[in-house]
Amino acid sequence: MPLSPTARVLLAMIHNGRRTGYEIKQLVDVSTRFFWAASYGQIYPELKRLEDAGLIEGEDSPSGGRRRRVYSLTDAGDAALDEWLHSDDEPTYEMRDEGLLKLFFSSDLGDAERLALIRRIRARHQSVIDRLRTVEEGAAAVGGGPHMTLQFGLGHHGWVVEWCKRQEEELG
Amino acid sequence: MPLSPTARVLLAMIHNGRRTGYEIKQLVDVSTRFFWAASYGQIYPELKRLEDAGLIEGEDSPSGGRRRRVYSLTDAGDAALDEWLHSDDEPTYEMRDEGLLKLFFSSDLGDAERLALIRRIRARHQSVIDRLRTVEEGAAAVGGGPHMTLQFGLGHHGWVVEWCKRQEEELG
DNA sequence: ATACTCATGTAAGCTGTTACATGATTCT
DNA sequence: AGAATCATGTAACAGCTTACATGAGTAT
Repeated sequence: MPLSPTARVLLAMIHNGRRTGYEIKQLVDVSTRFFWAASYGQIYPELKRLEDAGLIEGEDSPSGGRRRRVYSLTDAGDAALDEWLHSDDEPTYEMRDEGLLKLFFSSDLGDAERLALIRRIRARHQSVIDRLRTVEEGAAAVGGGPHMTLQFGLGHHGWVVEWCKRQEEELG
Repeated sequence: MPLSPTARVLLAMIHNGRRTGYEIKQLVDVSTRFFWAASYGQIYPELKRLEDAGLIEGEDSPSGGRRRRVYSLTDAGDAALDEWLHSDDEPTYEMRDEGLLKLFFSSDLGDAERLALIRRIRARHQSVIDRLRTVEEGAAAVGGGPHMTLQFGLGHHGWVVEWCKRQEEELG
């Protein structure tokens, strides 16, 4: 049985020490979300499925009267995670960028509107950079994968911002 | 009634002179697909919905005994397309990159495996570049939006390839 | 008191992919 | 004759988002 896309993140996050659905979501939101998002509506049902499938084990561990369920990997879960990480399958790569789509169809737009569109694209990517910077120190301290992907994000969105600037100069 | 994501592409493609579902799919596959894909399973049903909604008009126009339905924009469709292109709403931007996800979780991998992973990421982006190059002349001839987005794609994927090379050097 | 954070979940709906089915025409 | 291309569609399923619902603890 192959792991669903969300299952992979969950296994890896649990392996990483994030033991509750809530904690996983918190970390996703400040780390992977720009290349791999996840919502509660997906996380909680999937945790159940993984437990039913015997890949993780949950234990109720309320903090005070607040319910809380912590998960850990079973041997099967550990093996599944390993298999995924080492597998040589073509990794999925998808993107949907409405800004570029509009740009593609911008022939009927005036220069001013095309310029506004590009500025908007740039602002979007700049805001991602701004957010990434807020977690830069933490990622640097952790090093390894998280730091590499953060640097990738900074560089990638930085490149887009520069591209936009060049286009703006040519148009303005 | 707001346009569905696929509806936008269809209206714009029809406005652009692509009159059948088949033709639209052909053009998508060599142009927008790297930032906005579409499958037949989405295109044909959506064309019907758009016709029911009065945004496009279809006419049977078989070529020989081969059935074929050509569409054109109604005034309402033209207005809807214009509204979308000029609207200042936050454009959707989504991406899912399993390669980066693995990289994020690569702390338990050895250097050799991390290197293999990065090579794989690079190969993926290189293959996109190779494909884009095959349509470069056509896009240059058309100019405007298609040419801009193609240049964007070339630059963007080129940046990723260079980033990968730098990482490979550091690891190898 | 009130708002915010911790914490878990469900239901409806939207969007999309994949695989399948069909049939005509054109190219080799 | 057989393969590729033109052309249209459906059904099943997968995956995700959004909005909603609930409730306890903590900070202002």
